[in-house]
Amino acid sequence: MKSASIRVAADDCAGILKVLADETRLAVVERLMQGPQHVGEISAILEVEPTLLSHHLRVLREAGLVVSQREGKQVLYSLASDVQGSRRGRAINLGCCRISFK
Amino acid sequence: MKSASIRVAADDCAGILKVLADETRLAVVERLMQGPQHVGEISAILEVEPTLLSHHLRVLREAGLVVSQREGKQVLYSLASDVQGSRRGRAINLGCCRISFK
DNA sequence: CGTACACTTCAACGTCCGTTCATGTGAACG
DNA sequence: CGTTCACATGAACGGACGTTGAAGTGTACG
Repeated sequence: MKSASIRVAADDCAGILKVLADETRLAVVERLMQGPQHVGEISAILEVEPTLLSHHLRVLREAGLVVSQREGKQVLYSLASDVQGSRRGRAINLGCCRISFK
Repeated sequence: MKSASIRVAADDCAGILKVLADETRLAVVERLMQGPQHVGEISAILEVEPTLLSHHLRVLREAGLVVSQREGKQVLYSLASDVQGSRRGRAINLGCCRISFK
Protein backbone atom coordinates (compact mmCIF):
# COMPACT_ATOMS: atom_id res chain seq x y z
CA MET A 1 0.00 0.00 0.00
CA LYS A 2 1.50 3.24 1.09
CA SER A 3 -0.36 6.01 -0.53
CA ALA A 4 1.56 8.07 1.97
CA SER A 5 1.18 10.80 -0.57
CA ILE A 6 4.24 12.72 0.38
CA ARG A 7 2.52 15.60 -1.36
CA VAL A 8 5.01 18.10 -2.66
CA ALA A 9 5.50 21.20 -0.55
CA ALA A 10 2.64 23.51 -1.42
CA ASP A 11 5.01 26.35 -2.16
CA ASP A 12 6.89 24.29 -4.71
CA CYS A 13 4.55 25.29 -7.45
CA ALA A 14 7.16 24.64 -10.13
CA GLY A 15 7.54 21.14 -8.76
CA ILE A 16 3.86 20.36 -9.12
CA LEU A 17 3.75 21.93 -12.56
CA LYS A 18 6.65 19.72 -13.56
CA VAL A 19 4.49 16.72 -12.75
CA LEU A 20 1.77 18.01 -15.04
CA ALA A 21 4.17 19.18 -17.73
CA ASP A 22 4.20 15.84 -19.49
CA GLU A 23 1.94 14.88 -22.33
CA THR A 24 1.09 11.48 -20.92
CA ARG A 25 0.51 12.58 -17.34
CA LEU A 26 -1.56 15.55 -18.44
CA ALA A 27 -3.72 13.29 -20.60
CA VAL A 28 -4.21 10.95 -17.65
CA VAL A 29 -5.31 13.78 -15.40
CA GLU A 30 -7.68 15.14 -18.04
CA ARG A 31 -9.09 11.66 -18.34
CA LEU A 32 -9.57 11.27 -14.60
CA MET A 33 -11.34 14.60 -14.46
CA GLN A 34 -14.30 12.83 -16.00
CA GLY A 35 -14.28 10.14 -13.37
CA PRO A 36 -12.22 7.22 -12.01
CA GLN A 37 -10.74 4.69 -14.39
CA HIS A 38 -8.78 1.46 -14.38
CA VAL A 39 -5.21 1.32 -15.58
CA GLY A 40 -6.17 -0.97 -18.43
CA GLU A 41 -8.74 1.45 -19.76
CA ILE A 42 -6.41 4.41 -19.55
CA SER A 43 -3.68 2.44 -21.23
CA ALA A 44 -5.98 1.43 -24.07
CA ILE A 45 -7.54 4.82 -24.65
CA LEU A 46 -4.32 6.79 -24.51
CA GLU A 47 -2.41 4.04 -26.30
CA VAL A 48 0.36 4.02 -23.74
CA GLU A 49 2.31 0.91 -22.78
CA PRO A 50 1.08 -0.37 -19.39
CA THR A 51 4.58 -0.30 -17.97
CA LEU A 52 5.17 3.25 -19.03
CA LEU A 53 1.78 4.32 -17.78
CA SER A 54 2.47 2.70 -14.45
CA HIS A 55 5.58 4.79 -14.05
CA HIS A 56 3.70 7.97 -14.79
CA LEU A 57 0.90 7.01 -12.44
CA ARG A 58 3.47 6.59 -9.72
CA VAL A 59 4.70 10.12 -10.28
CA LEU A 60 1.15 11.43 -10.12
CA ARG A 61 0.50 9.38 -7.00
CA GLU A 62 3.59 10.58 -5.20
CA ALA A 63 2.69 14.14 -6.04
CA GLY A 64 -0.67 13.57 -4.41
CA LEU A 65 -2.61 14.31 -7.56
CA VAL A 66 -4.25 10.92 -7.89
CA VAL A 67 -5.11 8.01 -5.62
CA SER A 68 -5.29 4.32 -6.39
CA GLN A 69 -7.46 1.56 -5.04
CA ARG A 70 -7.50 -2.12 -5.84
CA GLU A 71 -10.59 -3.74 -7.25
CA GLY A 72 -9.93 -7.41 -7.68
CA LYS A 73 -7.22 -7.80 -10.26
CA GLN A 74 -7.55 -4.28 -11.45
CA VAL A 75 -6.55 -0.98 -9.92
CA LEU A 76 -8.80 2.02 -10.05
CA TYR A 77 -7.33 5.47 -10.23
CA SER A 78 -9.08 8.71 -9.45
CA LEU A 79 -8.22 12.34 -8.89
CA ALA A 80 -7.32 13.13 -5.31
CA SER A 81 -10.29 14.70 -3.56
CA ASP A 82 -8.50 17.89 -2.63
CA VAL A 83 -7.46 18.37 -6.22
CA GLN A 84 -10.86 17.85 -7.75
CA GLY A 85 -12.21 21.05 -9.24
CA SER A 86 -15.57 22.34 -8.17
CA ARG A 87 -18.33 19.98 -9.38
CA ARG A 88 -16.54 17.88 -11.97
CA GLY A 89 -15.61 20.91 -14.05
CA ARG A 90 -12.58 21.02 -16.27
CA ALA A 91 -10.35 22.40 -13.55
CA ILE A 92 -7.97 21.11 -10.93
CA ASN A 93 -6.84 22.64 -7.73
CA LEU A 94 -3.13 22.31 -6.95
CA GLY A 95 -2.02 23.80 -3.68
CA CYS A 96 -0.27 26.78 -5.14
CA CYS A 97 -2.50 27.46 -8.10
CA ARG A 98 -5.54 26.38 -10.00
CA ILE A 99 -5.62 25.25 -13.61
CA SER A 100 -8.76 25.35 -15.70
CA PHE A 101 -8.97 23.85 -19.17
CA LYS A 102 -11.31 24.82 -21.93
CA MET B 1 14.47 42.00 -33.02
CA LYS B 2 12.57 39.04 -34.09
CA SER B 3 9.95 38.45 -31.55
CA ALA B 4 8.69 36.02 -34.13
CA SER B 5 7.18 34.31 -31.17
CA ILE B 6 6.94 30.90 -32.71
CA ARG B 7 4.36 30.36 -30.03
CA VAL B 8 4.04 26.72 -29.16
CA ALA B 9 1.14 24.92 -30.78
CA ALA B 10 -1.85 25.76 -28.67
CA ASP B 11 -2.74 22.13 -28.24
CA ASP B 12 0.66 21.34 -26.81
CA CYS B 13 -0.43 22.18 -23.33
CA ALA B 14 2.25 20.02 -21.78
CA GLY B 15 4.81 21.95 -23.77
CA ILE B 16 3.68 25.29 -22.38
CA LEU B 17 3.45 23.91 -18.88
CA LYS B 18 7.03 22.69 -19.22
CA VAL B 19 8.06 26.28 -19.80
CA LEU B 20 6.37 27.32 -16.58
CA ALA B 21 7.51 24.28 -14.66
CA ASP B 22 10.75 25.87 -13.60
CA GLU B 23 11.30 27.75 -10.39
CA THR B 24 13.12 30.64 -12.03
CA ARG B 25 10.80 31.08 -14.99
CA LEU B 26 7.75 30.83 -12.78
CA ALA B 27 9.16 33.49 -10.49
CA VAL B 28 9.84 35.74 -13.48
CA VAL B 29 6.28 35.38 -14.72
CA GLU B 30 4.86 36.04 -11.29
CA ARG B 31 7.03 39.12 -11.16
CA LEU B 32 5.88 40.35 -14.56
CA MET B 33 2.28 39.87 -13.55
CA GLN B 34 2.70 42.99 -11.48
CA GLY B 35 4.00 44.97 -14.39
CA PRO B 36 6.93 45.22 -16.82
CA GLN B 37 10.48 45.10 -15.50
CA HIS B 38 14.05 45.40 -16.70
CA VAL B 39 16.37 42.42 -16.77
CA GLY B 40 18.64 44.01 -14.20
CA GLU B 41 15.83 44.46 -11.71
CA ILE B 42 14.58 40.93 -12.14
CA SER B 43 18.09 39.60 -11.79
CA ALA B 44 18.66 41.54 -8.59
CA ILE B 45 15.34 40.74 -6.97
CA LEU B 46 15.34 37.06 -7.80
CA GLU B 47 19.09 36.79 -7.22
CA VAL B 48 19.69 35.03 -10.50
CA GLU B 49 22.85 35.44 -12.57
CA PRO B 50 22.15 37.70 -15.57
CA THR B 51 23.41 35.05 -17.96
CA LEU B 52 21.19 32.39 -16.54
CA LEU B 53 18.23 34.72 -16.42
CA SER B 54 18.77 35.66 -20.04
CA HIS B 55 18.49 32.04 -21.02
CA HIS B 56 15.26 31.59 -19.15
CA LEU B 57 13.88 34.79 -20.63
CA ARG B 58 14.63 33.43 -24.06
CA VAL B 59 12.63 30.31 -23.32
CA LEU B 60 9.73 32.42 -22.10
CA ARG B 61 10.02 34.65 -25.17
CA GLU B 62 10.08 31.77 -27.62
CA ALA B 63 7.03 30.30 -25.94
CA GLY B 64 5.27 33.60 -26.50
CA LEU B 65 4.70 34.21 -22.81
CA VAL B 66 6.68 37.42 -22.56
CA VAL B 67 7.86 40.14 -24.91
CA SER B 68 10.98 42.28 -24.76
CA GLN B 69 11.65 45.82 -25.80
CA ARG B 70 14.80 47.84 -25.67
CA GLU B 71 14.96 51.03 -23.64
CA GLY B 72 18.37 52.55 -24.07
CA LYS B 73 20.89 50.18 -22.61
CA GLN B 74 18.33 48.20 -20.79
CA VAL B 75 15.71 45.77 -21.97
CA LEU B 76 12.20 45.81 -20.63
CA TYR B 77 10.25 42.61 -20.35
CA SER B 78 6.52 42.28 -19.96
CA LEU B 79 3.87 39.61 -20.11
CA ALA B 80 2.53 39.03 -23.60
CA SER B 81 -0.79 40.79 -24.01
CA ASP B 82 -2.73 37.68 -24.92
CA VAL B 83 -1.42 35.97 -21.82
CA GLN B 84 -2.25 38.72 -19.39
CA GLY B 85 -5.03 37.69 -17.06
CA SER B 86 -8.13 39.78 -16.77
CA ARG B 87 -7.42 43.10 -15.07
CA ARG B 88 -3.91 42.52 -13.70
CA GLY B 89 -5.15 39.69 -11.49
CA ARG B 90 -2.95 36.84 -10.39
CA ALA B 91 -3.78 34.71 -13.38
CA ILE B 92 -2.38 34.00 -16.81
CA ASN B 93 -4.02 32.75 -19.91
CA LEU B 94 -2.13 30.12 -21.87
CA GLY B 95 -3.80 28.91 -25.01
CA CYS B 96 -4.85 25.56 -23.71
CA CYS B 97 -5.58 26.44 -20.13
CA ARG B 98 -5.66 29.17 -17.57
CA ILE B 99 -3.65 29.28 -14.38
CA SER B 100 -4.64 31.37 -11.41
CA PHE B 101 -2.44 31.84 -8.38
CA LYS B 102 -3.55 32.71 -4.88
C1' DC C 1 37.00 56.19 -31.51
C1' DG C 2 37.39 53.84 -27.15
C1' DT C 3 35.48 52.37 -22.99
C1' DA C 4 31.84 50.91 -19.96
C1' DC C 5 27.40 49.00 -19.27
C1' DA C 6 23.43 45.76 -20.07
C1' DC C 7 22.32 41.90 -22.03
C1' DT C 8 22.52 37.99 -25.35
C1' DT C 9 24.52 34.11 -27.68
C1' DC C 10 27.80 30.11 -28.02
C1' DA C 11 29.88 26.04 -26.46
C1' DA C 12 30.33 22.60 -22.99
C1' DC C 13 29.34 19.89 -18.90
C1' DG C 14 26.47 17.36 -15.47
C1' DT C 15 22.17 15.85 -14.12
C1' DC C 16 17.57 14.74 -14.24
C1' DC C 17 13.77 12.47 -16.71
C1' DG C 18 11.11 9.69 -20.03
C1' DT C 19 11.36 5.32 -21.99
C1' DT C 20 12.30 0.37 -22.30
C1' DC C 21 13.21 -4.36 -20.86
C1' DA C 22 13.35 -7.67 -17.28
C1' DT C 23 11.64 -9.11 -13.02
C1' DG C 24 8.41 -9.10 -9.02
C1' DT C 25 3.72 -8.98 -6.57
C1' DG C 26 -1.12 -9.76 -5.81
C1' DA C 27 -5.60 -11.53 -7.01
C1' DA C 28 -8.73 -14.82 -9.38
C1' DC C 29 -9.49 -19.40 -11.37
C1' DG C 30 -9.19 -24.30 -12.34
C1' DC D 1 -0.68 -25.24 -5.93
C1' DG D 2 0.25 -23.62 -10.54
C1' DT D 3 -1.00 -20.56 -14.01
C1' DT D 4 -2.74 -16.44 -15.91
C1' DC D 5 -4.10 -11.73 -15.73
C1' DA D 6 -3.34 -6.89 -14.20
C1' DC D 7 -0.04 -3.94 -12.58
C1' DA D 8 4.15 -2.39 -10.02
C1' DT D 9 9.05 -2.05 -9.35
C1' DG D 10 14.12 -2.05 -10.55
C1' DA D 11 17.87 -1.26 -13.48
C1' DA D 12 19.76 0.84 -17.46
C1' DC D 13 20.09 3.63 -21.58
C1' DG D 14 19.67 8.10 -24.24
C1' DG D 15 18.25 12.53 -24.80
C1' DA D 16 16.68 16.85 -23.03
C1' DC D 17 17.34 20.58 -19.80
C1' DG D 18 19.49 23.83 -16.30
C1' DT D 19 23.74 25.85 -15.31
C1' DT D 20 28.20 27.98 -16.13
C1' DG D 21 32.04 30.65 -18.32
C1' DA D 22 33.68 32.96 -22.41
C1' DA D 23 32.85 35.71 -26.28
C1' DG D 24 29.66 38.78 -28.95
C1' DT D 25 26.16 42.71 -29.85
C1' DG D 26 24.18 47.07 -29.10
C1' DT D 27 23.76 51.49 -26.75
C1' DA D 28 25.35 55.51 -24.20
C1' DC D 29 29.02 58.63 -22.84
C1' DG D 30 33.39 61.13 -22.75
